Amino acid sequence: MIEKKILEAAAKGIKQLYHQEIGPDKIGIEKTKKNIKGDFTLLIFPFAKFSRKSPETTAHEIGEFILESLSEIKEYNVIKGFLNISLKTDFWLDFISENAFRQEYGFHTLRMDSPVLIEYSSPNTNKPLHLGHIRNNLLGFSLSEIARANGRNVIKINLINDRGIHICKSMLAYQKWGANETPDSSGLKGDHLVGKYYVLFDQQNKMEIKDLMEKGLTEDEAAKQAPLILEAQEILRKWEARDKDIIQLWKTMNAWVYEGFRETYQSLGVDFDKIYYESETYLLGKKLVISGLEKGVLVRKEDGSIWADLREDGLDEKLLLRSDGTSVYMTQDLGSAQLRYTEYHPSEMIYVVGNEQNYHFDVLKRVLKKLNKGYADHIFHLSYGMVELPHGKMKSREGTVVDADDLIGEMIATAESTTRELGKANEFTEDEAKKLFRAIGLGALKYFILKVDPKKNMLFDPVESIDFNGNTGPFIQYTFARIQSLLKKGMDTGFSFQSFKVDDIFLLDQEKNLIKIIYQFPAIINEAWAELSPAVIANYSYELAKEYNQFYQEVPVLKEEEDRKIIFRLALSSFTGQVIQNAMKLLGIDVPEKM
RNA sequence: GGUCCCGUAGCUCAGUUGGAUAGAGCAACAGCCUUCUAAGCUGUGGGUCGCGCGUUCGAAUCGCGCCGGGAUCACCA
Repeated sequence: MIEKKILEAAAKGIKQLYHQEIGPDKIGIEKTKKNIKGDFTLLIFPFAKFSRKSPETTAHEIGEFILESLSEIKEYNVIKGFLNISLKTDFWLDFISENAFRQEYGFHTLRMDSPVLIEYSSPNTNKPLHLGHIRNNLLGFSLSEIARANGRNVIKINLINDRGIHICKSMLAYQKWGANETPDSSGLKGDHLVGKYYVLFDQQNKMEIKDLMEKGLTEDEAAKQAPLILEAQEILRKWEARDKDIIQLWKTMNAWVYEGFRETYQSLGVDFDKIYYESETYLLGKKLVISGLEKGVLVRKEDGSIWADLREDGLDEKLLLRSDGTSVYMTQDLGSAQLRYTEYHPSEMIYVVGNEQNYHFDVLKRVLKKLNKGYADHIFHLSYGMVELPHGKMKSREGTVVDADDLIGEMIATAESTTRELGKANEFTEDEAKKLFRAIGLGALKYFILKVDPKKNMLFDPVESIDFNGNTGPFIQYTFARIQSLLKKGMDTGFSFQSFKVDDIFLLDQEKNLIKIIYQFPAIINEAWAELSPAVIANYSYELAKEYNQFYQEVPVLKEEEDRKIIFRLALSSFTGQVIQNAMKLLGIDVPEKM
């Protein structure tokens, strides 16, 4: 790319002028600010030391050198220590000619090297998905797309948490009060039906605890002695002993939940290449821990429990195997990491998991390192912040969760009413209209979630967040739809891209700014991948769409223009549309042709 | 209390390896539909980048110390 050439020329210039070896990558380059003349800017301040001249003079000398050594450069100017370089119009015209009709502009072709594993979603099968899961799923899916665009062989993994005491709680409540209710008989989605019993368990359990406390027990004692908890624990024991009835119930209820999840995943447009079930993998880590004990990197205490001592790393001791020999969460994660490593030999293993588990992943990596597993260094925890509501946090017990299915439904309904109010759905068939409302509603939701830096906590106001104006998904979709409409009109009027050839066409400043933003796209995809942040793509898309809208405003009526100018503008519109489409693909957002 | 993360306009968020006058949207106000989609565009007002010190040509960005908010520190997952 041209930036590289400029940097190399600058490095050469510095060497020749001031006899200093500077790596091209050590020189600062950036896109020139909007209101200043130039395309790229070099930061010359640091080299004033070597030249022993003022930054201005130094910049002029280097600028002169680059101008002479690179044919692409038209001119340069200097402001303080900023060397602003303008490229020849031909450079930008060539760029347009070469790329304007490349469908996959910005995307690397697929290389089949060792895969990247991306785990996301990882739901529990005792309740439906909520807003927090939505952030997880969208991040995981988008990140997978970004990795693919960067040429990686991506395996999307879902590790389903289908066993444990929390699952037994909803099973118990169903046994007691379910009265053979099914999704069909109740009209409830399977995951919601199971979730109903999980909540019921919690309510009943709380009442029991309250009663016991009134009889004089402490809260801790009450929580441990409540009959329902004891019964749930009994179910867990039976489950582990493969009790026929319990296993049957477990299978039935999980099947309901999976059917419910399937629908929600489909709505969100996310999918997986490999599904692991914790019920099948939860016993795996033990061997790893035992071997660590034999190698002497782990320690056994008097009661028989096994620990990792991480105090030298500034952390605490961490339990890996209980005194009764059963495994804990960490044991399971060690096992599942080893499993997926031996199955795929990935170059990277990414886990999309909330930031409340930062400590867990820190420990996981350190323990794997102690066990001498080289892949520990290739584990990345994409830690994302919580989604907060205006009136505090989401707590399932207090009924303040925002349910994923409800939210999706509301987004679509709002998209529908807004679209109808604007009178935009009139020309659509019922089917087309339905598809459109889905695309817009989900586009708004996805963009809203993804545009925020993953590591930050974010605020979601269910009322105010449903907006289709300004920095939103629908704005970008709308821009795309208008471009398609413009292209169609152009074609109808008889312009053909067949004859598209840019040579001496004068570029307006406005257009050039748009072209420069498009030019950046491949670099943006890279950056998003390096930072594991779809937000980079989202914010870029908005900048592009906004710039295009300004450009669009300037485009005069087609028929009043001379032909080649029109063709150039149509080509530029087409190119912009292509880039918008590609960017939206990376975010998992559909772009309707018409809206 | 230990560790980690966050703090930018009234609100929600951008801000590239430290760079030029810190940017968008929402909300408020004023304009623009006889022409390719007004879910748009143009303009106005709105800032002690939490506070202080330091590093240097230059700090929202890096370092240290405070203040505020969050997460986590279970023989739970």
